[in-house]
Amino acid sequence: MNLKQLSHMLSLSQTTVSRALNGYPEVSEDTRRRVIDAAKRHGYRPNPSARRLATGKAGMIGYVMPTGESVDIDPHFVEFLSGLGDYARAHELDLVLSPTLLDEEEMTYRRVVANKQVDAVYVSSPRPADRRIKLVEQLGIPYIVHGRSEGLDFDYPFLDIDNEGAFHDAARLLIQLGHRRIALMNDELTKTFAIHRERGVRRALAASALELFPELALTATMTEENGYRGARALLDLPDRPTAIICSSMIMALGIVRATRELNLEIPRDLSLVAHDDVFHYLKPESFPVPLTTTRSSIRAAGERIAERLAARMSGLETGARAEVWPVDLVVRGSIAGAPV
Amino acid sequence: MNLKQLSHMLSLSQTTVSRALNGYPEVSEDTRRRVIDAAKRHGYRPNPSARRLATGKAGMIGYVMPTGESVDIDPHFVEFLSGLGDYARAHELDLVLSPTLLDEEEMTYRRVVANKQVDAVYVSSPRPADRRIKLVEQLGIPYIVHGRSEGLDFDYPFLDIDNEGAFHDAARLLIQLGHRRIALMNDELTKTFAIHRERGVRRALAASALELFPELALTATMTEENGYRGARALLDLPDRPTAIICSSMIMALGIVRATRELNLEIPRDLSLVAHDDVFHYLKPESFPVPLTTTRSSIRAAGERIAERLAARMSGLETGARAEVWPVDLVVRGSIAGAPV
DNA sequence: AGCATCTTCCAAAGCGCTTTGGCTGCCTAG
DNA sequence: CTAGGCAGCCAAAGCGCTTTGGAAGATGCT
Repeated sequence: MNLKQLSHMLSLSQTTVSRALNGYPEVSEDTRRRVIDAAKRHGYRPNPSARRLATGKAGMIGYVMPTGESVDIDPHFVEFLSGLGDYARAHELDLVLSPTLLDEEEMTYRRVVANKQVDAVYVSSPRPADRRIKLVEQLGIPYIVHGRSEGLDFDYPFLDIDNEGAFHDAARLLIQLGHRRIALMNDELTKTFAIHRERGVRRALAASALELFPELALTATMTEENGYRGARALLDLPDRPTAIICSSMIMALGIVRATRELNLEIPRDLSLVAHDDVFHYLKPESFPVPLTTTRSSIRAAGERIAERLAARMSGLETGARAEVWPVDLVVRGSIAGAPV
Repeated sequence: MNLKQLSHMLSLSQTTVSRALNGYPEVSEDTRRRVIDAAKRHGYRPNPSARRLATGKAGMIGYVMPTGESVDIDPHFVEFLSGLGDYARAHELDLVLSPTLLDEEEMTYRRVVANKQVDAVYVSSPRPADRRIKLVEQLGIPYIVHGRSEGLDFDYPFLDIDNEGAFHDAARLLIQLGHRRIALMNDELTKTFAIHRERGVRRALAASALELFPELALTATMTEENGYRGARALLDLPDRPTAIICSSMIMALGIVRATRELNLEIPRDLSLVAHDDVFHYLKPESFPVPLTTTRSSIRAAGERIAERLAARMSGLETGARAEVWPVDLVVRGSIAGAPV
């Protein structure tokens, strides 16, 4: 059933039927009702390919997804996707993932935009002065950045959590508990969020005339293995830290393993705070000692980003709207006063 | 730059240019070269929307993705996606995720197919007599099932791992080590792979005149928490199992936690085997006691499925080709002879 | 009554590609 | 020398929608 047939059926022109269906004013309410009714009865659904060709609108949200032998998709991505999906589903949007090699990212963005495959894209885990942001800005496609960049000479719309604030608060709490040697196990500093987190910790330490010692500032991708190795390195130090703040719960698993191996006890010998992106399959309460966390649901962020992307697609949102979410600091059993 | 302009430029008809570019024979090699050359020089790329409208081909692989408040996307999905992406990228295919509520799945499939949004779909984690398989078969869109169904009255193309064999082998090994009370912590039995795994364990037990005791056969979604609870339930039993086979590494985390809490030692008091889908962020070697696993890379499966989908899209693969991958049984420190 | 102004609808022209159905000119076979 | 065949090209008809530029009829106003 296509427009032609439907309009024939109704003895109306395609124009009128199209307008009736798309809510244009130059059609009487009477006809509109008739049309909508008939469309529903016959299960008419405009062919998206045709519509796309005519309008240039795709009705899809895009994500340029880095892949490759040595690229592992972040497990956080599923959570984000869940959120994005929740919104997209409710609004009949589909998601297009365009896989790309890292060094062909720009080409892929250009292709996706030139082909009008999607109406909006989101950019994830930005780096300082992220080229992708400049690129999508130039290309003129609606977009939202999940996270923030720095050192860009223009403003851009983004949604980020207050990483600096969260890690600042975590560090401050530990300091108040008497900790002086606090370690940070962070993601690679190429990502802005990691930089912000470190900044937060440093700020809290500085406020108490303390500092983040270089040997206590570790960075690595967030795997269990790296958590373990990092913790071993830290805990084998002659003057080991009494507290660790860590950027991910998966890493925290490795840290816990290391303490076990060394017969150290949390929180007696070591206080531990981790960031919790809220996974359904791994909860901070499920640690041998329930984990104190800075918590922010990445799924909720996905949902919100989809919402804002939709708003931008339809022109409801414009400009470089910045949105920063506060982060909960949830205290559980994994922290205690510093050992004397 | 579109076809019209390009053909003007070359003083050729659109027909000829189109044919030259698409490798049709009715154009001289001379002209073809000229055309291809000019196309490259001017960076001409056919508009996919137009092409799609004309041909009905989308150049995209689809996945109908269940979402909703209470639906958590499986963390395995990222791994699968990585694999799919690897292949798709190399072949300039994009992926379309169509989020759907569980009870609107059929509608969504119908929509996606009717709209010709994608040229092929894959179906994941099928259940016995899975309606989706029947549906896509009827709809006539190329598809591959990741996993298997049962009790369908027709054959269908799929890629699965030998779950039954893997769990059979794992159980047999434990039996050979003297274990008699072997527990199985499985995913919900609504999924075929879970059924197969249980079947494998039962078969191995039966071969030694043993059985899978009802109180030792647990099912739950694969979270750390469920692993913990299940293990607690098992280990609190008056006559507790001496070995557990478990369907996921994330669950295994919880099991380990439970043993710790009960001051039991792996493998002295309890042998543990888990299935490893190969996550980059959590490895069996990274357990307090390295985990014996049945191993099969879900990422590799994703890549292979993309490859087969592409083959089906272009008619290279047809029919109900079944592909079952063997599963490695990798022995590490988490198993030992049964305690006496 | 006459003119302007809405309201409501329509025919037709795109959007940019593929594909059908020729048409032309040259070569080959009879 | 001619019919037939073939290689190589083209014009035009879709694909199914949106949108432009009217046109007809109804309505309001003087």
